[in-house]
Amino acid sequence: MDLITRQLEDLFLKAVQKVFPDASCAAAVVQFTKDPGLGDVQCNSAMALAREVKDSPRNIAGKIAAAAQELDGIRPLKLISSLEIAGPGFINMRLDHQAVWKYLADQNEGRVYPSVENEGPVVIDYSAPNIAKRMHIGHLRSTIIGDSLKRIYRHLGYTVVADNHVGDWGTQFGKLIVGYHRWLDKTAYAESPIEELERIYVKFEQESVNDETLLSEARNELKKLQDGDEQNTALWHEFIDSSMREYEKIYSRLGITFDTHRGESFYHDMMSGVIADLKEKELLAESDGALVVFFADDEHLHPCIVRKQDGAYLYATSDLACIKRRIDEYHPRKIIYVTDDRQITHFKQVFNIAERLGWTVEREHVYFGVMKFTDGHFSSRKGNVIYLSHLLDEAEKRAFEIVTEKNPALPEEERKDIARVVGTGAVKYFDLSQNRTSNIIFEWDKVLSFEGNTSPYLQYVYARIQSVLKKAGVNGELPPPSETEFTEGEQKLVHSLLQFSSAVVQAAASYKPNVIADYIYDLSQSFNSFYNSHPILKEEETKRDFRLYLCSETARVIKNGLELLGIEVLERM
RNA sequence: GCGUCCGUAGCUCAGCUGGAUAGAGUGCCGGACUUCGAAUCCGUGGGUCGCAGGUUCGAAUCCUGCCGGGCGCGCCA
Repeated sequence: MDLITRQLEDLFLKAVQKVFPDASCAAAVVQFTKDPGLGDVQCNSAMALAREVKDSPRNIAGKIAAAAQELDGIRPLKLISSLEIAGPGFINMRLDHQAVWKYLADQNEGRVYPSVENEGPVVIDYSAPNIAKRMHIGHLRSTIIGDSLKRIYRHLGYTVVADNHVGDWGTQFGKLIVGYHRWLDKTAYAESPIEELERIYVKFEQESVNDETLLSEARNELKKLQDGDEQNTALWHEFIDSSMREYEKIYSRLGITFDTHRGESFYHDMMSGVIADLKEKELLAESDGALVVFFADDEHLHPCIVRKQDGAYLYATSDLACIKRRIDEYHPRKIIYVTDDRQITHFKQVFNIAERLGWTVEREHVYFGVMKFTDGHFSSRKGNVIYLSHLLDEAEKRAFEIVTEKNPALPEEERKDIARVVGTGAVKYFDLSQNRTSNIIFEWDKVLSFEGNTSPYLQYVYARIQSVLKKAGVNGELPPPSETEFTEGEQKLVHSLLQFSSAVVQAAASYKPNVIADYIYDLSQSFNSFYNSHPILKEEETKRDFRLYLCSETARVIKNGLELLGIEVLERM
């Protein structure tokens, strides 16, 4: 099975080859029409062929269309019910109803995607908070986008390894250990470990300005840690464990899980091996006592340091070790890194070096624009930090107020659950509905808005449909309808329903969850428009069943689509 | 300077594997609930798609140059 437009592309390619066997045209493009009034799908090959074939596009379109229709007629399931030439040479088609109902059912079961049975897993590297620091809105995009990509690739049939590349190694640990011994408030630490670790870290930075012995003390503690000192290693583990417990609270609220939590420390022992490999391939050079890798001029990349003067390794070295390890362990189909766009150069360097080392695997740096405030850039140093826990609290609080206002009769317990689903959904959708490559501006009013193009709008459609289906006594799947006359609103809704899988495929290919968000929003708008102008329950049976079927299909697609964004739906809200 | 992303309605943004009159949200104004959930819908107004060339039957979309803004650029991650 394949997307319906792909099936039609096959058909039209054969038609073109039949009518114009000598034409060099290698592909026929079939796409959904923008305006469902014109038809369900269109093929635009005729215009492209006009010059080569020396005929008018409309004549060519007529010939291709006739051939395609003939070929379609001998298939077990006919796809095209009617067809016409329009404008300069567009071939507009209406799809056969039986084919449509079958396709919608196949879509719901995920049966319309090409098989990926023989392909390896997709490794996705995302979230990556830094130990001993609370997660703030700067961590939102990687976490949310990464989680959505994981869901999308799983939906397409891939095995996914979701890896949280935690920042659990580096110079901050020497400082933390010093601070821990000197200034730790045990009560505060027990209550909120990361907050207290942040406090002693900041205090260290302040104190060390006037007390240089602190810095050498920190270096000493770091050295001890790196050499395996028992006490420092225990402390290091403690910092990681307490931090991870805090992150887990956030992940749990967001419904996010990982398969592995391999931080930088996991690759520490493999660093010297990377250097040895680089040396063997003669890629290493020495520069001011550091080991670096140079690049060809046309790469426009500055040299990459892989080992510092003092012998310590860096981020690039760690990422190289990580690539090697993943290839050896998983034989992945591809590796996806989800980080902000400030790391574009870093990954270009790392990928280039890995290539030259012969560590070949398809890899993609899925970068996104940073989240910043209306006035100026996001910065944790300026004190304008919004922690994720605070953001989620506010979103849920706001959602609780609204659900209480709209539906005061619901039990408080249920209203709380609704507030959680609506609140976290709104936060996720705010992020996922925007093109990831643009910077996004954080505005409380926008993030906490529950009207217009927001997730509560989508969840509302779902809940309202559930209410209608319940009143109609529908439970479970509805049989394909027998109605054959569509109103404009019904036509538009069907047209939108057909495009779900195409949106998923496009989102996966471009690593852009906002394609799915856009799609669900479009579907929801079509539904709301339909709903407001089409009575359902009081219609005669055929029409009533058809409209109930449309309701049911819409709800299923919204549920499936939102699941790919990591957003839950509700029976009522 | 080199690299990279962005520039579309007052504001916030979709659309960018080229396709038919450029779309939403929000804001302004007006209308629709004794009727399937009004967190909704319908209508009005709002545009040199940064600028200039090029490719094409066709360009917001691809290419080149320029203008404006964000970010990155050797021992942080």
